[in-house]
Amino acid sequence: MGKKVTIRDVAAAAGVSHQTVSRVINNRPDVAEETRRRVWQVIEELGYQPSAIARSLVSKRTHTLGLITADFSDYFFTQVIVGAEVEARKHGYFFMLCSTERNLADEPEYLRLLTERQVDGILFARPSTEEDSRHIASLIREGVPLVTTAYWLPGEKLTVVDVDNVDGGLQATECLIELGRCKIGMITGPAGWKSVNDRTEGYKLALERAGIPLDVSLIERGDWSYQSGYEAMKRLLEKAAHTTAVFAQNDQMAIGAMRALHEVGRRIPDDVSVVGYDDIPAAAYSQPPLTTIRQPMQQVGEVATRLLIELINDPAAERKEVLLKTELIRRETCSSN
Amino acid sequence: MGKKVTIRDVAAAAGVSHQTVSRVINNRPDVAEETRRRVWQVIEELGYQPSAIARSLVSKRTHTLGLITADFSDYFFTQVIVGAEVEARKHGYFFMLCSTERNLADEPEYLRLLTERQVDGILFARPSTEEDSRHIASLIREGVPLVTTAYWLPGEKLTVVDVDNVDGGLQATECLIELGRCKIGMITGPAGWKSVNDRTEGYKLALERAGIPLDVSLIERGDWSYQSGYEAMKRLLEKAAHTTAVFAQNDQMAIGAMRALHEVGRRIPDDVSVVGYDDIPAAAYSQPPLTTIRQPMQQVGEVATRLLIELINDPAAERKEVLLKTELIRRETCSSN
DNA sequence: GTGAAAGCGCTAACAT
DNA sequence: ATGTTAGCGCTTTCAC
Repeated sequence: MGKKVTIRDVAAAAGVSHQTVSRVINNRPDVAEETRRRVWQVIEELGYQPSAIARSLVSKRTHTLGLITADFSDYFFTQVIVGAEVEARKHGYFFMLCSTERNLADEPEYLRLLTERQVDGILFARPSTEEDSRHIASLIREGVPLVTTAYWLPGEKLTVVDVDNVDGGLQATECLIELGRCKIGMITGPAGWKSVNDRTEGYKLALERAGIPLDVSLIERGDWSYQSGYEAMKRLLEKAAHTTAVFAQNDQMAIGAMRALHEVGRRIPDDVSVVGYDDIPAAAYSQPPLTTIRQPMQQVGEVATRLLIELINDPAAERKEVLLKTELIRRETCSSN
Repeated sequence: MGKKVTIRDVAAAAGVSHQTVSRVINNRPDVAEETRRRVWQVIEELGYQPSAIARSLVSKRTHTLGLITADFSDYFFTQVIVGAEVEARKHGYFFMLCSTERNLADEPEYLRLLTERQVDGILFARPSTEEDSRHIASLIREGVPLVTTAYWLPGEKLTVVDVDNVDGGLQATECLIELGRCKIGMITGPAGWKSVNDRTEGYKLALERAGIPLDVSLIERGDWSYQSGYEAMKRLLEKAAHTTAVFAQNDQMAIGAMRALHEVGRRIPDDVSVVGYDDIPAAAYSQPPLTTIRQPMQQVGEVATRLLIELINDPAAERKEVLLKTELIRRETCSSN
């Protein structure tokens, strides 16, 4: 990289003290216009770049945020990251990537490495699970600025940005009810996820409002994958061949379920209506195109990052919970003709 | 975050000099066993964490890598990142995320911010385009360790890890030829991408070997999206209704093309065989399941990161180009029954 | 308006 | 085996 130009090199070349150069690059007022001009010129000529490291050492700010994520195949969180990144950049922050994809057990160690690197705050862009989360609670207690997306920690007051999944589940189910369906199956995500519980609650609420009795034999569990949706639908068809509608808690499972329906010759939407959740790009191109619940994922990342930076600038700021709204996207798996 | 415990606090509490503490945390040999034990104990008690910032300032190494990416919706690069992350962590490195998703024009500025932060090296996980890349060439000239994935810069010697797309295009096309198809259409990605040129070359090579004359009217261009595949297929069907096979240069376009085929009532694979490229998760669940070319994406990220770290440790190391092999995944869009 | 001195938390070099 | 001294490149006092 060649020998680095330092602030003293600039000072010497410009015939001022290094302190004056510091004033110039930090846009401090107390510098003569002429001096300022000359210093900038020398900076250009020498190609001087202030060392962010040295600055951090004295300022105690790294302008770096930790980004904890679990799974890059998950459309939701990938989109959250996109939104987060844009917002971070806007404020002069960078994200340090920290994916626990392979094993969640490493997370405490990664968090240690992150704080060792003095990140100014940490954004959790991964789902809450039922695993041990004491290390997160202890981060909170240490006062590390922390914001989560879709991660809920019972008993802790923390800032979390999420989507209103109860309402999303409600919208999805109501759409099926409006079509006149009563035997409405559901394929849920895995146990222990808050989003699963919430979407399920929305489903029940919709049934209740419509006066349709809850039939738990119409509920099957998947693990978000295409394959699990396929298998869950198979089970559902065995137990309840009369099912006329399905709400799958994500699009991948919905598409898997559609495969199972095709296999047994049930026509979509004529015989069975289907609703998914997420609005992944593939949803618009499934056969037939999938009706689904769109979540403002990028906005989740954006808002979360903004709140995180607010928290960094004001550690005493109130912890708040933000819920963003979902939107029903009507496509052919729910058309009524 | 409370007042930070420093190396001197530990030294005082343990009754040694701060230098001895430094020796202990760096596992240097010249420390008495007894002293070492005592120091570690104090470190535990005080919850001391060495400041990575201060270390970087003196060592000139941040153990941080820049990660340039363009598009988180692109399955290929997302998977590259997953592989890269795992490998980086293995060597004690973190990635600083730098997505140019919104506008590529900001890239030079981001690179500046990255070098200002003293990243030890930079990984480009984005495709090469025909846009101006002088800023990258100048990085190389400055001697910044740099590795790219699927990014080729004519005239520069740089380390690049990629997939053998000529062979991939060949495999895809040969699979269609084996089925006895001769009117083999192709939907390419956008102009200016090396992967597009290479896959196209593989397609032509396969036709040539089979003695099938090249018919350029069977080639249509897309932009990687489902929609563009759909539209390209529509055009293809108009110009050449006799098309009996299609090679789409990615799975999204392949699935879009299948939609177009369904619409005009052409059966897959009975009337038309289809091959995609990427093996995205949705490929196995398209209707019918899509034959495609699988690329070792995570391995690309892994190898690229390993080479980058090698380059950091030995800046004089030779720049090399690594090509990884693709694999044909046979599914129903190409079955011959 | 500008400079000199001190120090952020650590490691490297040279004592002892 | 351990301590002392001197920086790394910058910002923050506090003089002038």
